[in-house]
Amino acid sequence: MVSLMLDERSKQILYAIIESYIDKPEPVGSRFVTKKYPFGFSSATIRNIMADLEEFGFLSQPHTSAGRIPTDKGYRFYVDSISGTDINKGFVRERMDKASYLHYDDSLGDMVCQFTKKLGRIKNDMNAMFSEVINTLSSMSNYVSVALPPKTEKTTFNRIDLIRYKDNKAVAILLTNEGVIKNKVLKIDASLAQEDINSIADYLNSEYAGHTLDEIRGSLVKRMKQEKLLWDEVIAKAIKICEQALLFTSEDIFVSGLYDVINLPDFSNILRIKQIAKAIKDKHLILRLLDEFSDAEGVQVLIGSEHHYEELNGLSVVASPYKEGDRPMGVIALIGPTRMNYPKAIYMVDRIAKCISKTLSD
Amino acid sequence: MVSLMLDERSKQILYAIIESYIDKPEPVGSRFVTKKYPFGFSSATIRNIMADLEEFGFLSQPHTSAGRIPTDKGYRFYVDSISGTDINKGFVRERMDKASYLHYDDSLGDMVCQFTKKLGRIKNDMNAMFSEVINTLSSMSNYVSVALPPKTEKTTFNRIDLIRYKDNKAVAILLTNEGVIKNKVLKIDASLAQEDINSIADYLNSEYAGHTLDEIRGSLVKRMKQEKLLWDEVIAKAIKICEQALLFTSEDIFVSGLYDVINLPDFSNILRIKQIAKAIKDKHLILRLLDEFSDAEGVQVLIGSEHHYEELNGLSVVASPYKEGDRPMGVIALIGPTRMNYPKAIYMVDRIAKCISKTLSD
DNA sequence: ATTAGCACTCTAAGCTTGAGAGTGCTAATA
DNA sequence: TATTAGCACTCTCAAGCTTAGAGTGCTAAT
Repeated sequence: MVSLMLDERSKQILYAIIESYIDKPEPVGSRFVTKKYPFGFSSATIRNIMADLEEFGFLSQPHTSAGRIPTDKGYRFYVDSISGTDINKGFVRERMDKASYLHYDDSLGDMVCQFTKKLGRIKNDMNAMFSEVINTLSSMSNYVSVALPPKTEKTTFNRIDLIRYKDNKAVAILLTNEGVIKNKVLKIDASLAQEDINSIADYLNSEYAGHTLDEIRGSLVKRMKQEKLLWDEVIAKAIKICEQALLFTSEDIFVSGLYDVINLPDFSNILRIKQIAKAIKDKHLILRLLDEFSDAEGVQVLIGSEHHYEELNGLSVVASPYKEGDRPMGVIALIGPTRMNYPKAIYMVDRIAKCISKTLSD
Repeated sequence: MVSLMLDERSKQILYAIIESYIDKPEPVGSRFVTKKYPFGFSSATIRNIMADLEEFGFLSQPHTSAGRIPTDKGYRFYVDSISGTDINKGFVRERMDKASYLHYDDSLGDMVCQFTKKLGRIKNDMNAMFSEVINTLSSMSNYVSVALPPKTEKTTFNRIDLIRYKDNKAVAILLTNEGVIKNKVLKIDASLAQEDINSIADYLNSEYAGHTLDEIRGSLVKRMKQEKLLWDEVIAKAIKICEQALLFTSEDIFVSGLYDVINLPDFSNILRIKQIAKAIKDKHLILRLLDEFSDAEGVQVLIGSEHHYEELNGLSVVASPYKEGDRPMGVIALIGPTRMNYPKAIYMVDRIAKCISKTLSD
C-alpha cells in the first residue's frame, strides 16, 4: 500500500489540497493552504511538501507558476484512505464535509430517509423504482446517475460457445435473442481438451437454449440441490456468466442527471459536454462498464483513466451492485468528473444500493 | 396572407437565403447569392432586394457589414409557403433538398419504410413503440424528438371544477390522482349561471370520479349513443378536456436526441446547450407545450418566439398529433434551433405521425 | 430597371504588453 | 536539522491595438 510512504503531515496536506480542489476547481497554491488550512507552517514549508507530493505523483502543475491540482493517482490514494474505513463512521463524513459547502446533516440524511420510504411504496413497479433511484442519486450528487435494473423477463438464452485459449483459459461467447452480449475469459482446468469443453457447452445449450432467465434460475436451483457434487466448476462458472449476462440488456439502462452535470465547472468546455453526452447516448458503453461491477462486493471506484474506455476519459465512476438476498441483481453508479466529491459519492451509492437490496430482499 | 406582398423574384431570393442559411449557418451576402443561385442579376440588384426583404422584417443583419440571416418572421413566411401545399408533393421535397446536402431519396424514404415495418411488429408494446419513434425521428433529423404516448391506464379522474370567467367563458380545473394537470378556458353559453355550471361539474364528478380513462371512455361511448340529444355542449367540452388531460402525464414523455442536437453549430454556445438540456430535463414544460398541439389537425410549427415559453426561446417546434381512428391519442414533435430544416422536419413528423395513426387504428 | 464602382463600417484574428500569482532556490535562523 | 524569509524567475490572462477581409449602401452611369 502506497500510504506507508507518506507521513501524517504530508497526508493532511494532500487531503487539504484535494478537498479544496474538489470544492473549487482552481489550482491550489502554497500560500492558500497556509491560510485556509492553518497547519502552522509557512508557505515555504508547504511548498517543499507539495514538491514532494508532486514527485510521488499525487499532484501536478498545470503550468510552472500555477498551484497544484490532484492527479488520478492522488485521488486514488485519497479514495483508498476512505475505503479502508467504515463508510458510516465519522471519517468519511468529515472528509465529505470538508470537500463541500453542503454539509451532511443539511440534506443527505433527510433525502435518504424519504427515498427509503418511497421505495417501499413502489417496490412492485420496477420502472418507477429505478426512476426514483436515479433521480434521487443525480439530484443529490449533481453527477450522472445510472442504474442497471434486474432483467428477468423477455431476454432468452440462445447458446454459449466455449473456446480454449492459452494454457488454462477459455473464452465464453454468449448469444441471446438480442445478439452477443458477453464475451468473457474463464479459467479452466488445464487438462480439459477442446472436446471436453465442447461437451460442456453442448450440455448447457441443450439444457437451457430458448429459456428465459427466470426459467433457467428455477431449474438451476433444483439441479444444484439434486446433483450438488456432480457439478463441474467450469459449468458452474459458465452458468454464472450466462446469468449475469442475461440480467442486463442495453434497452433498459436508467440514466439521469446530464443537465446537472453539465452545470459543473468541469464541463465548461464544450468538448467535454459532448463527450459525456455521447457516453450517455451510447448506452451499451455504460452497460459494459457497469457490467464489470456486477459481481463485485460493495462500492467500487474507478478514477479517470483507470478504466479502459477511451470515451469516458477523464470521468470517474462510483458503483455498487445491489442484491436480492445473496444474488447480485444489478448495479447502480454515479459518473462524474475526476474531480468528484468521492466521499459523498461513495457514501450515497453505498446507502442507496443497500436500500435497494433491502427493499428487494423483503 | 403576407405572401401577397412579395413578387416571385423576391420570394425566390428569400427562399435561397433561408435555405443557404439552414444548410450552413453563416450570414448570406449578396455576392454569394449571385454565385450559388444564379438568378441572372448582379449583386447590386440582389442587394436592393435584400434591403427590401429586411424592411419587410424577413431578414436581418448581425452587424452592418455582414450578410443577412432570416428572422423568425422570415422563417414563418417560408413555412407558410410550404404548409399551403401538399406535403407529399414535389414542392416540399424540392425545398428540403435545397436546404440540405442529404437528399430525400438517399435515406429518408428507406428509413421511413423500415420504421413502418418495425412499428407493425412491436405495436403491442407501447414502450418499445415510442422508443422506436423517437429514435427514428431524432436520428433522421438530428433534432430532439419528443413523443407523448397515449396514457389510458393508471391515472384516474378525481374531480373537475368549472368557474365562470368573463362573459361567456369558464375555467376548467381538472384534478387527477397525480395533481392538477389541466387548466383551460372554455366558451360557454352566456346565459348559464354559476349554479348551472356547478351542477354540470357535479354531474361529471359524481359520474366519473375515481375512474380511469379507459373506463370513462367505455361509459362515454355508451351514453352518447343512448342520450344523444340530451348532451349539453358544455358537458361534452368538459369531458373532452378531461379526456385530453388524462391522456398525458409527465412521467412518460419520451425524449431523445440531445446528443445529436448539441453537435449542431447552433449549439456551439454553452449557454444554449444548457438551455436545451434544461428544457429536456423539465419534462413538464415540454408536456405543456405539446399538450397545446394535442387537438390540432396535422403538422403544426412554432418558430422561435412564437410560443410563450421563455425557456425555449430560440427553439422551434414541429409537432403533429396522432390518432386512433378519429380520436387524438398523443403528439410527436421535433424540437430544434430556429434555423431548422423545416421542410424536412415537417415531412418527417407528418409521415411518422401518420404511420403511428395507421398502426394504432388497425 | 439595372449595374459598376467606391467609400465606409464592422468583425475577427493576431500581436504586444503588464499585472498578478505562484514557484524554486538560497541563505539565514531556531 | 527543520524551518523560513526573501527574491528572481516563469507563466497566464486580460486589455488594448492593429489590420485584412467581407459586405454593405449609395451614386452615377448605362
